[in-house]
Amino acid sequence: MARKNQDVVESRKSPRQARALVTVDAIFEATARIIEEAGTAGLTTNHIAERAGVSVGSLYGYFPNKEAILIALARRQLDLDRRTIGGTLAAALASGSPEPERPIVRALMALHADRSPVRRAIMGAHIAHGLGHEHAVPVQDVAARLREAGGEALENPAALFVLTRAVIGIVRAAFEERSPLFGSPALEDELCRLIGFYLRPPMAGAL
Amino acid sequence: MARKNQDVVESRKSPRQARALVTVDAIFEATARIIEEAGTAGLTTNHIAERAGVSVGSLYGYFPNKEAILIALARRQLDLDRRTIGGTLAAALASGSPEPERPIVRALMALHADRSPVRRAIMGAHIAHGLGHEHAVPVQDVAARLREAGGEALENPAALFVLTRAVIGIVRAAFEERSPLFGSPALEDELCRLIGFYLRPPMAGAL
Amino acid sequence: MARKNQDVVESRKSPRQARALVTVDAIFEATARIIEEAGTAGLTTNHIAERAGVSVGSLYGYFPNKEAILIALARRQLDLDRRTIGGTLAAALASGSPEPERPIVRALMALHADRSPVRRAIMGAHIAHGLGHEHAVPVQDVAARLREAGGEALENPAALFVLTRAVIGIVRAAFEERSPLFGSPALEDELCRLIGFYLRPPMAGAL
Amino acid sequence: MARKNQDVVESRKSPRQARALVTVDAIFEATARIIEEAGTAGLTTNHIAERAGVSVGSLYGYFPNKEAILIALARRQLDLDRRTIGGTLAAALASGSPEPERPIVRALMALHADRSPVRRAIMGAHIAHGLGHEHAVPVQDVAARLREAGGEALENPAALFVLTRAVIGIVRAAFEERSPLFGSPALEDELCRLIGFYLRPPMAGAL
DNA sequence: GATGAATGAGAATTCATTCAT
DNA sequence: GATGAATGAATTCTCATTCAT
Repeated sequence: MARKNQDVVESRKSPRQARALVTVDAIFEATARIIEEAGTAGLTTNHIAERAGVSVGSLYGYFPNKEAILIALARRQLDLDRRTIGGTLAAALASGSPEPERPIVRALMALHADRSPVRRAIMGAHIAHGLGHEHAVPVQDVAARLREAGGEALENPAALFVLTRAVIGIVRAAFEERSPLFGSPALEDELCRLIGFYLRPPMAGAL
Repeated sequence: MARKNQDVVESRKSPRQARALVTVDAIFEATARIIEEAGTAGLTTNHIAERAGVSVGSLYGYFPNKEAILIALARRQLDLDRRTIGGTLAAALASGSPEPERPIVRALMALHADRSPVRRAIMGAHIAHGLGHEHAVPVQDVAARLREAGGEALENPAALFVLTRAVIGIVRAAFEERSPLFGSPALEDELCRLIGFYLRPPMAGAL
Repeated sequence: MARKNQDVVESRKSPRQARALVTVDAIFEATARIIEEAGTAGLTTNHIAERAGVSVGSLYGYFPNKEAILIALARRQLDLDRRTIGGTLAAALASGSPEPERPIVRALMALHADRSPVRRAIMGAHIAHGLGHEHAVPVQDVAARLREAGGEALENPAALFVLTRAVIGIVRAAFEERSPLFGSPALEDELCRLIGFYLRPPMAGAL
Repeated sequence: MARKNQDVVESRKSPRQARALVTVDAIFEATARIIEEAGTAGLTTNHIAERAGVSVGSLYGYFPNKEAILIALARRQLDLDRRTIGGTLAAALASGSPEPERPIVRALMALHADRSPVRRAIMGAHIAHGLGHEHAVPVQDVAARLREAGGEALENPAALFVLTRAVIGIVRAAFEERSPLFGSPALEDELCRLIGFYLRPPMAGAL
């Protein structure tokens, strides 16, 4: 008999020990590879375990069910996104660049370009489980720092929302639609123009 | 397991006859209702058929497989979106409103608010099948007409892409994240400000 | 994924058609044979289906789960018991035998002796599902008829309960304990003596 | 799957030490509680161990497999039954009661009423392992003592068998069927009447 | 064109048991 | 003696799809 057993969001063992971390990583990597090679359709817990060099039983020791793996993977990726973009922004601000959004846009594109099918699959699962709001975190993080760095225009929550969701919406659309614009300088320029509109509002000087 | 047999994108019978249209509609409605009540997990072809008052066999006379139903449903919705928004725009332009984007934004929000889980599910399937580019069609349509109506700023394809994807990205995010901003005047204002930036660029007056 | 789906007690398709009856019978027979050969441990739905010459899917079309098969089998057996014993009693009464309980006792023993492991297994499942009360039906039936045939001593419900449960308890114990007394004339005599005590109370003559 | 390794009937460590006894008791208690709360379905060795505050490994130090726990529990209960009923009988005989069976019947009912689901489960396992004959021990014990105390009618093994199995059969039926008669004075009276028939045969005086 | 019983590969998940530490 | 992470064979059950009627 087989039943769903638990919450999809929490993992079971707290992977405190080094071995556990290695195992979890192996599971993540196996999952990613299988998606790359066979798509979500070919993704079964037995395959994942086999590929990760673990027994299914162990896999279920770390994750309550298949979906939980996808979600954990999505979160890990989102966290990586956040750190990558955070680092990029820090560097841009440190260098005193007049257009700190440009490296951010590039980093965002790069992150989406990498292992696209995997990203699509895990983010899909993530959204399907009602966790869509976590998607904006990395960009939101950046926006918060930009605001501190002088963008009072972003103090309005609606403006912040619009800017952040516009940016990820555009990048994701370009990536999901496999648009020829994806990664192009033209798109990059336009995105920077949009962001600039929020960071350095044209009216600011006029007022 | 029974094998997939055909293209997911095309339907089988061209539903010329009234009866066929009724059947297809019953299938669509049954699908939507099941998603509302039980989520995508509870969606099986047998349930759909039963609920639609048709035999499974008949269902397979109209759609080559389950996914095709979802995709057809998504397309039907997208087409409805396009017509709704098109009508809204036509009315706005006819009334000579100085801010034709506002009713569009409202219509867009209203469309997303209706039967949200169903929309989420069918659009998810639509994207998963690589049809994400069709998502922008309704907004793209509007943009094209606005351009004709004087927005030369939209002649740049990248600008058009950015504007359209920003708008749907924002609306979708608000809706998927169940944001409290969804439907609020503040968000509406911000969205209009963003669109205004593209339709009536600030530099235009300065030049 | 696999979940329990329904009530254990009801079957799915109402086996109206001849084919369905044949299939259900094949499933019953296969189940019995597997229990005989491999015990309850070897009883899997896949084995049953294979042995019955049906697909697992079909099996699940007739029964919601494995337990339901066992329970249906138990009930079928109980019904057979009832009819067998009823017939035996009718014959005994018709023949004007002064000791109509003796053929009943014999029939009861015979019923238990036949395919013992199967009976043990299905009755076990039956009890485990809280259906133990149905076990007394065949004997209760007999008691009711004996009462009509003159046993006013059985009008007391407690007396009826005690007599019927004593009889099945004894037969079942002999059978479950694999007692050497099972089927012996000595046990038969004692059982008849016990029943006689209820049907023809010793005080009756004294009063 | 891990294989069965040993005899189901014997335990491993002879729990000579106090600590071992405590552990075994904890295991028994955990098992009982889990059955009470979740039924036999929820009974897993891992749960038992966790609940008993022992590691699974330790559990397997005390019992060769899961079934052995159930069987040991059944035997412990049966032994408790025997001692309880024995004590009751001793008291009844000592008091010179003319109807020593009545307190026995009451004690038997009380024993069955306590933790019924647990009793059902462990006795089921006990029977399933072909140990059904041990079930009669407590009552058999009583019968032996009654015989010594003057019941020459019980010298016939078949009569002894019939009486003992009738009694436990009736009590068990009342309890398993959740009969409204269970524990009622009416049933108690009838049971005593039945036993009296064996202990003090009506013909005895006549002869 | 419609029906719906039958199919069966395959998926998720469990859990008794082991054994290195 | 105790621990508990790891094992993995085995089981139940689903459901998209077909096709004989």
